[in-house]
Amino acid sequence: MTSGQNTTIGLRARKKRRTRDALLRVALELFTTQGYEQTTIDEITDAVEVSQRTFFRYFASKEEAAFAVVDMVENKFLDSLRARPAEETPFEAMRNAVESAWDSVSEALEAVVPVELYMRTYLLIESTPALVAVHLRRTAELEEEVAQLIADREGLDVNTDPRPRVAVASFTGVMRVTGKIWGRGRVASVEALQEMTRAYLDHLGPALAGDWRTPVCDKDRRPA
Amino acid sequence: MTSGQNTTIGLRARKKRRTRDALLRVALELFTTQGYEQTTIDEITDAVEVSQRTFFRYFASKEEAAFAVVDMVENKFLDSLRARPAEETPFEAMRNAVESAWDSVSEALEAVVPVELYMRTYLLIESTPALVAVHLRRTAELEEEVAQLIADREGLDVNTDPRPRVAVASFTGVMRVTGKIWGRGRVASVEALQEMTRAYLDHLGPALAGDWRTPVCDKDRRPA
DNA sequence: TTGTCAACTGTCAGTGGCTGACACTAACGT
DNA sequence: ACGTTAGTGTCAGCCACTGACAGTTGACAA
Repeated sequence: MTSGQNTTIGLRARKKRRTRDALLRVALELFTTQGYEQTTIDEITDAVEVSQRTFFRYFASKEEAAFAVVDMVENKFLDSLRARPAEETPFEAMRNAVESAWDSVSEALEAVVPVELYMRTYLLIESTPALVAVHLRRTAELEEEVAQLIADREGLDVNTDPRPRVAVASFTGVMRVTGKIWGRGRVASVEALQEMTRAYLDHLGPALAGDWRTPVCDKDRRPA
Repeated sequence: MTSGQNTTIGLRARKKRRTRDALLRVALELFTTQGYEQTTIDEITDAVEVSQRTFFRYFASKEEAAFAVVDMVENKFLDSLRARPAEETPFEAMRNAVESAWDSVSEALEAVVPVELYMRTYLLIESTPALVAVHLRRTAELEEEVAQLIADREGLDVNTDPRPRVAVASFTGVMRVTGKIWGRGRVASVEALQEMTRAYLDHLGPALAGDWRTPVCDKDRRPA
């Protein structure tokens, strides 16, 4: 009765969560202030007062720590996408998934890391060659997963029908460009990014909004 | 008079070339047979009988060795592209650059590394996560460079006119997909790759072949 | 030819990311 | 209250990579 909901989750698990969060916060803080490569694992673990070994029990690598929040956001997006009703077109589904992910993400995020730190981390990734490489690979993997999801929704096969991959590629392409421009700009706020994303996606809409339940390849094309 | 054309290039330079080539050949051979991560620098340098330090004097990193041949091919392509006459359309120029690069590359390549080893290396890169990441980043950088080149040819600005980047992206996209499919296929010969590339690029042609000297976006484009 | 200079290489010592093994402590279930 | 087990620290070590210094060997001029 000394604690609120602490009994639902054990003390052990709570401690774990605390050290992980601390490691993550300190890591991102150091990365974004002194640079990724300039920061050693020892600096991080010294600040949190745990052993280096503990760091690697939570994060498989230094990189993984840098991408931990990004990973979280991406998973929220995937969850949202899976939850979209089947009536929505692929584009609507992806777009709405982004919208609804924004909300659930920002609160789940804030519990671990201030949003502002997440923003700085994103900028760090885009400006650190080693991290750019990893980011591109991760994006490619995410695209593949999303394409598969979209294809399933529409009852298509990713390997025979090019439309899922193409749609996803252009969608994430827009997202990526948005992030880049936002990074270059002055206003690094969440709202600015949200608004910018909406505006850019609006341009993409019409091109992808058609109905997909009818074939389109080669000869069996209709005069849509 | 004991040597043919050895006097044109000093003994020193020749030795350098030899050790570099040896390091590269052994490195790629080991990478492709036992895997990239399973191969240590010591294994390579032991086989060539030089110190580990020497390896890092020739290659800034282990990765750089893995991409040395790819780098060479890309540079040949860029050279070919720069040499294309101004009359050619962007697409023609890129396509012809690829064609003419094939020849100059294969002979320059063979002097250092057997073509077959290059092929295996490419497959290795595509199947090693750490190298995939680097490859994607390198490709992005190459695309940027090519887009800049194309824009210059056409007297455009990459930042205001989206067409150069779009064209390059689709072009390299086709090239990339071709490489992937070729990698999955049975026939891993150069000819197969060449032919496949031609066939795929043929599909892309019409969409990009238009004249670019006339404006198409916004209003403030100049007619020259 | 010889001697000086510069380039190339090896050795050594050290840093930082990362891992396996083992022992210890503390939360957990009974 | 007590055995179990998850989480942690310590230690020893591998591997990629770097700086500093010294030795060797082509290059080039006197």
